[in-house]
Amino acid sequence: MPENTQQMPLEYSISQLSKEFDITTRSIRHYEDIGLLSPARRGQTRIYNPADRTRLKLILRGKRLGISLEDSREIIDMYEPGKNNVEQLQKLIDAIQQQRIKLNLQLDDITKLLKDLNKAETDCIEALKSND
Amino acid sequence: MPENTQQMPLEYSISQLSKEFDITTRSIRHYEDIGLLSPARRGQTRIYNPADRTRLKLILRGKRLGISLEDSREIIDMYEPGKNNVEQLQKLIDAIQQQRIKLNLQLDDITKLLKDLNKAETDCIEALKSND
DNA sequence: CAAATAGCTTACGTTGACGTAAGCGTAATA
DNA sequence: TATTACGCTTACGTCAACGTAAGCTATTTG
Repeated sequence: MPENTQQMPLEYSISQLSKEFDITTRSIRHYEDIGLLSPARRGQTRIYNPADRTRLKLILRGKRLGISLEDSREIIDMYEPGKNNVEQLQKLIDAIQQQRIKLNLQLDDITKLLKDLNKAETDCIEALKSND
Repeated sequence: MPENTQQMPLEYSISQLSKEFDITTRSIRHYEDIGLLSPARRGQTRIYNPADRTRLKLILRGKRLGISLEDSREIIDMYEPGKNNVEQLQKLIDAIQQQRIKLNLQLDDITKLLKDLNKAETDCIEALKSND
């Protein structure tokens, strides 16, 4: 019995990823150009592993939040604390604090915008009612 | 008795706004160039009223959320439902729905990122502890 | 086996969101 | 009254984040 309990692919082609995340292959290559991804190669062809895929996911999440690719690099690198000397780690913690502050501000903005949208909507509905 | 109960200025100069929001006057003029603001003029000089200021605030809030100026225009216009025919209003409500969906996705992204940051931080702190 | 499909590199083009410089007018101030 | 501060317009420059085109393999498919 082969027990084919394989849920997740172990590797991905560039076009697989581009389809999955609905972006162009050009974008993915661009992220590599600026050092955000560094997939393995089979000959010339790029081979992405699950970790690469995760990095891409993080990049795109950052994009949705209006984070620049450059800043995304910093954030993503926080998850992989390579060199663990005290100074480095302290810098990381500080950076994390900074990010947290920014995100909380953004959270604030969003709740405000959502409130505004609610009001705009009820205004619309009111206007529709009084329109017959 | 003059009763000077004036809390908020009735008008603002471009540099006042630029200082208040910590942006350049160039940016403010740029927003006007693309039709996001249209302040009154006294001679050549731009005079901004509280409504203009509010629009500017909304633009900047949008920016913090990674919303393009073009999209911001749409959103902002939602708050000023000028032409109240049924079709227009329905379109507005639809647009509001769309925005709400986007914002909720963004909210999701943020909470995920915050979680990640928390984990990254505790990892850091752990690493620091085991480092002596 | 021709042609479609997927991948690659190199390189110039484009778009959004301003930056920056030049050159000018007006008003307050030392 | 000179210069500093603020305002204006016009216009070219810049940077990030890709788009797009050209020209080249390698493989799969009708």
